[in-house]
Amino acid sequence: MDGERSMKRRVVSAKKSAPRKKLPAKKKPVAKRPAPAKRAAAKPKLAAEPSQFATAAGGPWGKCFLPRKAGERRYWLVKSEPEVFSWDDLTAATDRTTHWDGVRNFAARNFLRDGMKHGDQVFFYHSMANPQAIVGICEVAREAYPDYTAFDPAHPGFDAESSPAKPTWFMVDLRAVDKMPSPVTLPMIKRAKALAQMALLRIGRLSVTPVTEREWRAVRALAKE
DNA sequence: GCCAACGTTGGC
DNA sequence: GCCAACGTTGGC
Repeated sequence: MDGERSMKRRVVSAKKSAPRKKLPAKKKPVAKRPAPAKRAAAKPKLAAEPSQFATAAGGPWGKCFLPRKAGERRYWLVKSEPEVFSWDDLTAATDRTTHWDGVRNFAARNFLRDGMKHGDQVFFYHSMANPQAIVGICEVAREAYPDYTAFDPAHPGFDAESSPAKPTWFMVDLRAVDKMPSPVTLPMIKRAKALAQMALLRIGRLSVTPVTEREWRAVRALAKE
């Protein structure tokens, strides 16, 4: 345990959203939402099962949950804001390894909890950064286990609905393998035809996404240009 | 700073 | 199950 408290996938806490625009007049007025305290106490929805997610998404991403051939290795991408936890932070960590806490999105959690296996290779992407880019490669050093930062009321990742007996959120351990020879920036990724279907570009703003073997090779080739 | 995209909540 | 409100992500 290294005692760090950072959340790799930062939950921006201080920022307040701007007020919503006025709704068109045709929309009927709706009762006010309950007070935050009441909402916080409400039951969360059940998480979608990975198979459901795969079906609903209709894309190729469900494949990352399928059984593997012996020795099959799969590929992933994780995002982190370097101001919160950077590639350099990872390489400076004990054993170049850290627990990847802070994932608080069900789809991302499913990829992390049910998809990631020991030895899988993972791109490390800097978001909210200049440049926004894949900057390194790490690997899954430990498969999913409960994200204990969700149990700590003092931690920004606290979630009262998650308990040690029935954890909602999970983390893996990631170990730095190699820095990219050069950063593969978001514009480079967007320009590359081979990467047009990449989950990074296609599904929401997930902090954990699958990468196909073809995409993996394409990104690595971009770093060598 | 802006805002599109998307997830979640919860009244109905 | 629908959908308005609202919160967050994260590129621009």
